[in-house]
Amino acid sequence: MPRAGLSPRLVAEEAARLIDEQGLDALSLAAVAKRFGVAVPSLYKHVHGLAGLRREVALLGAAELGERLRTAATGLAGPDALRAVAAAYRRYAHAHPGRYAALQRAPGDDDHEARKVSAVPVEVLTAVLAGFGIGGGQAVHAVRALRSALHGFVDLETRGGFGLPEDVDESYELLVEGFVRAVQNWPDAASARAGTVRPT
Amino acid sequence: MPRAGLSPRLVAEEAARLIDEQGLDALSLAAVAKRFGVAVPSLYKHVHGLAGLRREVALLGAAELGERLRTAATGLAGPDALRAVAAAYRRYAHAHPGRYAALQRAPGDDDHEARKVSAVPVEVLTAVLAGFGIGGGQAVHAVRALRSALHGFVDLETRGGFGLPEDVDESYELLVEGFVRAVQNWPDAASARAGTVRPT
DNA sequence: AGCCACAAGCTAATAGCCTTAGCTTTTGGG
DNA sequence: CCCAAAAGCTAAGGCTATTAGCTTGTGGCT
Repeated sequence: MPRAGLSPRLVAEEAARLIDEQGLDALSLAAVAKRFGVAVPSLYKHVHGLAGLRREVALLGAAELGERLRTAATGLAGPDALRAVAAAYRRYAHAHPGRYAALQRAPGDDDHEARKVSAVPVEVLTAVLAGFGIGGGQAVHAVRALRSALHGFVDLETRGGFGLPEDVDESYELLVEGFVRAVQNWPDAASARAGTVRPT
Repeated sequence: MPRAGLSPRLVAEEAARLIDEQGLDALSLAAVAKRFGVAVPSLYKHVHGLAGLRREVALLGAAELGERLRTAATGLAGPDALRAVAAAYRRYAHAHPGRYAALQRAPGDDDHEARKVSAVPVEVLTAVLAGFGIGGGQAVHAVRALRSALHGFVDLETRGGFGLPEDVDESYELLVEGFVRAVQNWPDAASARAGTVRPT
């Protein structure tokens, strides 16, 4: 009998496809094994059990999201950059709801690789807000506010938390525009202009 | 042997306590049964399986959150009301992280009771924003924005998404104050704002 | 007070999942 | 061409939920 030719990468990608289709709760070794036509224990040759698989998928999602955000922001600055990043953020969550949900689990303190990858989206947002003159001590707060707004909207939306389906695009646009104005009037932004980028 | 004296209410409350202590993932019929010193199938006399238990806990959380928000808002208006509600929202999520996580699952379309209870928090937020002159078609968008900001912050925070623990209170305050300003300058709210103070 | 029907709790059994142990077989490099 | 490591397998054990059907406590009615 021929081998399936698995690899950690392939397993994680198939799992990601599974949860994008069926939701994060559908993630199980059994379901992934079935997709490959393979026995469940075989997956242990490529992935550290269910916990390991979850980690891989989260990493994959974080890397993809970081890349999308970076791409969206390149060549733009100020409000345009913020709008582009916000749109890319939501677009990713729509295209890959399972991955997006999976990457919300914070990595362990000792998992340096995961922490590094998870930091990329935050770095992009930090850079975008730096273009508004928000840096130094205020950067942390502003980035947290931005992440809250984007994640909160997308999370509620993908969970079906918005009962009326019609105006969701408009709602998001208003949220983003409101945030643009808020960030333009950010308190103490002028004095903090000389600060450096810090992790939030 | 004496009976345990369970009831749907007691079971849901014990489950809520469990997940506040150990996280939503720790919710299982087995864990709840153990807490009561009871066999697992006994719980089926009070709750419709695991899915039913989850629903009960979500309902409990939504009812509690709605009540807290209402209480926080009473007697206040405008920015003060918004600040009070925002503080109560985060306070509830801190005090009951498991319940808060549980109530994020949207109820089914046919579950009228759950939909009604889940609507209470939204109603309170809507009322608070109405105090800013935001009503009509804009209300939906503004409430969504507010929910996104509050939920996003609290969700990221309780998931450990904010790496630096020190300034989280300040971050939230800045987010809320930013939202207060955003809502004071909300577009298209002018016509509905006849009765409130507005800088010209 | 006593009885009895119903509710509350139990045991047994089934099915699905994850995990570890240990075996077989493919496969690619020397 | 061979053979060791990697890839996949079966077997087994433990956890979970769920259903079926039994036993027993208890409150209400006479």
